[in-house]
Amino acid sequence: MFQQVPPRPGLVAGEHEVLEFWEKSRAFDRLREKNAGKPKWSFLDGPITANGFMGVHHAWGRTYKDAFQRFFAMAGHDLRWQQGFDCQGLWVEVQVERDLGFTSKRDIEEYGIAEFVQRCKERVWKYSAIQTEQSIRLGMWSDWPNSYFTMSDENNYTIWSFLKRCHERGLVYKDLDAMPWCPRCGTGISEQERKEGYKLIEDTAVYVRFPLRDHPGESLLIWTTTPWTLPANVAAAVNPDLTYAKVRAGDHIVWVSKGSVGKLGKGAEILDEVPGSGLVGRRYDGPFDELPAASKAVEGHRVIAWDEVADTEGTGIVHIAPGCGKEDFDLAKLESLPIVMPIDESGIYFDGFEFLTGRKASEVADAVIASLNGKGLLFKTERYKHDYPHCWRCGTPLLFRAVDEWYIDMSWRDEIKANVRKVRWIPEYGEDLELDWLTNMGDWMISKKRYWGLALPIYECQDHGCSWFDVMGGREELKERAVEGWQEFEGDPANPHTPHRPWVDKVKIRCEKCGGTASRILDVGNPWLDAGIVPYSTVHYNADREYWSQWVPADFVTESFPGQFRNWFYALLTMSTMMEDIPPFKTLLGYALVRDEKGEEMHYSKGNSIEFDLAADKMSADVMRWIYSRHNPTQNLNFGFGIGEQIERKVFGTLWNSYLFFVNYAILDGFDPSSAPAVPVAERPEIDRWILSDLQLLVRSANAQFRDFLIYPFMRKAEEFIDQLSNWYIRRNRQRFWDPAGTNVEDKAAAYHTLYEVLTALTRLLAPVIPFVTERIHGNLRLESGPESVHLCDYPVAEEALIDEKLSYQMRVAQQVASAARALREQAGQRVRQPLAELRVGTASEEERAALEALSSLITDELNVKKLTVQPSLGDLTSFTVKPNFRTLGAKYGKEVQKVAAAVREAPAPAAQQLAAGAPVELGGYEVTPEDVTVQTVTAEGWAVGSAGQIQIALDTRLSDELRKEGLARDVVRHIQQLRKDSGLEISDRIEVTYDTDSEALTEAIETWRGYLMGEVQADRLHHGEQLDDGKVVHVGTTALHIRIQSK
RNA sequence: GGGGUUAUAGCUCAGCUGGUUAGAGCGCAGCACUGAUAAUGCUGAGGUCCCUGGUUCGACUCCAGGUAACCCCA
Repeated sequence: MFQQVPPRPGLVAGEHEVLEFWEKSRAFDRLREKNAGKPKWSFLDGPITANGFMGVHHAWGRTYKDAFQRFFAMAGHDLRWQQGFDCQGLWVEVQVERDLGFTSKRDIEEYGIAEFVQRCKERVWKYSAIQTEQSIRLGMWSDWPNSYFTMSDENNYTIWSFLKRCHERGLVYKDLDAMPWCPRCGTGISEQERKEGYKLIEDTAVYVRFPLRDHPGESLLIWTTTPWTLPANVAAAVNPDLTYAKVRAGDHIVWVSKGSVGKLGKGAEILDEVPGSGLVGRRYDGPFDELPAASKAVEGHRVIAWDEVADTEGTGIVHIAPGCGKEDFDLAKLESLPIVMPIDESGIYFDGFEFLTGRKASEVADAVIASLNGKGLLFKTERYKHDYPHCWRCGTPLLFRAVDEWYIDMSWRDEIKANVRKVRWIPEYGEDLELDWLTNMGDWMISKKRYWGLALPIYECQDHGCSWFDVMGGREELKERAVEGWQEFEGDPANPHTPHRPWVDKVKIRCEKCGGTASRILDVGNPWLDAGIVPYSTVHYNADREYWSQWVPADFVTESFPGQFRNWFYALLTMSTMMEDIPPFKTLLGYALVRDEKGEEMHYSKGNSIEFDLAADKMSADVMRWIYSRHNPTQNLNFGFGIGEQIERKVFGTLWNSYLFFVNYAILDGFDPSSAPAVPVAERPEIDRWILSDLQLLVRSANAQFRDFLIYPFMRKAEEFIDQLSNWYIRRNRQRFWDPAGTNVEDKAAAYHTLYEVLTALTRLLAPVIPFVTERIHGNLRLESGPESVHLCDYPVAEEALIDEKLSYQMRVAQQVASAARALREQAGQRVRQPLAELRVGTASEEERAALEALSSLITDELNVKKLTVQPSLGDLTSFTVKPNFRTLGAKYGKEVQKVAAAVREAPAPAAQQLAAGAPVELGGYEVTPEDVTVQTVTAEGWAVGSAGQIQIALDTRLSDELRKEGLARDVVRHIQQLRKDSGLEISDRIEVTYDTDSEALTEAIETWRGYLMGEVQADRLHHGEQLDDGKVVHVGTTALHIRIQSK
């Protein structure tokens, strides 16, 4: 019936077998066929960036995704089973450039955009294939051939339609923005990227005079480390709250902050002091007003207020060049200042800067200084060390540029917020984070001056002075309106070009304002547009609206929380609000970050990151999945091989051993679940009904928690259950399975059926989380008539009739008493193998009494005592102290509780005795019942006493000769069993035992218990022999025993 | 500056709707159990449950204020 099971689970090897089995048996396809047409459950996968190998952090999310999908499939739902890849964006470009050895946009242009874009596509294909393999290794089930790619035509054109809707509402616009810029790569650098590239460098810093127009002879003195920005000077900023000083320094009279006077050298003399606010509005002459390109700033040069100005660096007066700095640019907007933009993409001065024109900004410091010196404006120079941002890719110092970018006006944010509120956020604070982001975010910058990405469908008129533009809503519209370049864009009609650069750039349309020709802006789109449109593009919104409406809003999405509020979640909600004004999903589960075992961030450079493949092959996918699933998603997860070993040992080892135990004995006994006589649950012993009841409680928890999308409490309960199954149910019932004499066939059948039912149900219950090992166990335990794969089974539903809360409670009481009694044995120095006469338990509670009496034999067996006596109190044995139980007293007496408590503590001995005996007493005028107090036993002669909660327990530690002998006999059994084991005997092998000892007591014990002894060790003969030379000497207590066993 | 999260044993974390003896795992020491288990159990040491105030008979838990760390935004 059952196949022999290896003693260790061999998880990793087993997983590879299961993968083959799935492949061969078409298990996944059969699941889809089985569920086709059933109620839908819609999951929307957040695309994984197809730009590298999967990390263990990806595996966390993918475990959730797979576990929930498997659960809802087992629970009888039809699913789409689609997952996707994020394909377009700078991250792919950067890797391709690196592979090709490129360092600048010029390299790409020389290589050819078409070729470059092709390389990007190839990289995506390569890594999406790798990630698919890795996901399969993790056990993820998906319709892999039908995975979506955000670079697909469908995805890109659906974004076009989104942008068209935005444009129809007048929300698309172009504006200048200042950003860090790498002149070598010719691209803007995001804030995030910028943070990665700081380096300490030394520059020439200059002090420059800006002569005040209405105070001849006086100048503002400014300080800057970037002389190249001075030709773009527009204003000078002071802190209105700082004090500024008019200082005579050498031949000049200059204004600086009072705190900077020391920097002017010896002999500086303060002539006057005013607050910064007193300087605001003064006009001055700029340092390069003679340059034609700087002319538009000339009239505007004035002092402005800025409270960020400090005087720890420089002079307390800051040179403002809005075309060359982020803060400067923002100030210019605020103060309506003109903007002078001195340099182009490559960091080279535009026309109109005369001696600077055509030169690189990074190389003109000396020329600028010479010019200033010639004009008498240079006050002094100094060498200055500072942290300066560099390009994280090529190491070039960054410049700041003001650039035209395209935006979506987000003034309609309240519409999005309304949809945010319709979503269930797990954890709940996610909603606040998203709303907070929506409140504070600026307009959405959607353009990037790069090559590989969504071709923004914005067509702008190129004719001089015409600012007309329009947005194309799709391929058809573009085709209709194209006036040239369509053929080139389409290429081979049988295999047309994708809507990517450079081909799409060929198409031109007619300007509806001036009749000229409008071209596509060359920018590509923000990649979050690509991912945000997924609920529309991948669910056939354009092709089949009816189908779409059946699957959207999705029931569930899950992604890592950090970052996604302004990325994927934001894009999803924004785009869906614009498209249909609905939330695209109903429930969102966010999870935190994966850290290393010590809680530190994983980094390749730190050497503490773990590759997915290594983790899967070392600790197994199931163990990984267990680690992820048992974790509270809001907390960062510390992942490593140590925790993996723990889980493998504690959970998988225990589960496997329980399974192994069952199969070993089932084979030995020929137990066949399909033919063995059924034993109705009601007729099985308490312990069977107990484990079945607890199983149903676990089933109930699993269903509730999967549907609530928070499974870690279920996982913890499952761990507890597996422990109880192995270390209580099986341990306590071993004898029932090992019954070679066949004394109680019915009872043995009950035990087999019970354990079989528990193992098969547990297997199905855990299948969504650990699909591999459950598949293997199912494969061996399943009935011929049942599904071949565990994943084709129905998910268990709690059989309420089997739930026996009372029995669960009773078992808990029994376990508590057993545990406390073991502690007493420990204290008394009496090993469990030594039988004791009596365990006496005192409890006033009717429920506890019933529990102990019902499970009496279980307790006496477990504790190896001859008798369990349950009394209302141990009054005749011990004395007591009583303590108040606030839970009941508080409810009864409220404010009076402290007085009652005092009365209880001071209760006289007879009253305590009475309470311990289970009778109410009156203390200090209050009625106190036994439930209101905790009784603690104090002393007893010849007994070890203690308590378990409210229950008093006492263990008789006095040993009679009979007990002593029995204890010795059990020691001997134990030793012989060990010898059997060491000799490699099978459980069923028969033996012959010869022994010898000097101890009369031991001999007597052995002879008294010879029948028992021979039965236990499968001995056909047991006899005394003299001077054994080939046996083994063991020690029973302090006496030596010589034993020889012979196999027959 | 605004928003969010977290704070419990040496470390990593549980702890539902308030109940006076706050738990687990790892680690350390000792003991026990075992013919499924290189498994496991028990015992011991280790805690001002971040601080202050409030509500309450009673606060790790609820409320207010503060501190620190991290994250997001500015």
